[in-house]
Amino acid sequence: MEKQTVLSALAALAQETRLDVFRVLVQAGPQGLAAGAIGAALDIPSATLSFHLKELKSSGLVRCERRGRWRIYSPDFSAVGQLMDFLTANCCQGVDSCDLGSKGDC
Amino acid sequence: MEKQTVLSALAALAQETRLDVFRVLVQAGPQGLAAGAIGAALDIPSATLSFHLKELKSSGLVRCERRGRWRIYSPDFSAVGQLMDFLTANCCQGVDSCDLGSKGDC
DNA sequence: TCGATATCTTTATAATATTGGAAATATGGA
DNA sequence: TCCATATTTCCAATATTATAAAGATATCGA
Repeated sequence: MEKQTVLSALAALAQETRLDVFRVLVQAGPQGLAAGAIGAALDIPSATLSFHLKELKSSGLVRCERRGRWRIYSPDFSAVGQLMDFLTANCCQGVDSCDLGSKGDC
Repeated sequence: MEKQTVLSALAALAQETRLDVFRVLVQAGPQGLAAGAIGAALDIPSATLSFHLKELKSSGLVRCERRGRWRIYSPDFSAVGQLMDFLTANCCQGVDSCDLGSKGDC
């Protein structure tokens, strides 16, 4: 994962409304949710929601598929994993005895 | 992990200079680095670095220990793990057959 | 096929927040 | 005291946010 991609994903999630939106999508699972359903769940004006969905989409954390008059958004779970991998890459100068807390190894 | 803590950690990492600083610390490992060493590694003015270290510290991603005239910064690896756990919590409405990409389960 | 309605996005703008870095300030050690 | 190390204060430049208003696009019924 590129550094700019990582920065973009982190920036996308580092905002309360977007973090809420992403978590609603995570809970909904791969089947996704229409924009309106997200807005209803979180009580967000449609223009505001659309702005944030665009950010999540362009960061690669969320996909969008058009279905009839709905746009269905769903999370890209693998992006979250890649994010973590980037953050802990090359840790501890390669020494394998270092303590990474809950991660266990490096 | 509280939502505000998560937001704070994400915001701390969603900035190129701070992401660079954090990664340098991750690579250095638990023994940590003095502010000056970080600044030298990344060629950052001291005032700028100090500002960003303060952000990383207050987000809980980085610890600081005073040793003589130096301040030694080190990463909190477990915080990264907790971040991930938060992002994928309660995914897919508890259905265990959902595909979480590289994470494997939910 | 035409307009009414539903769903969602784009544009524009004002309010707010973040960033980098010079200068001044603290703190520890010789 | 004087130097080395690091932080704090300040400010202008830049970026982000929320939302109203207007603009797309899709469906449906007459």
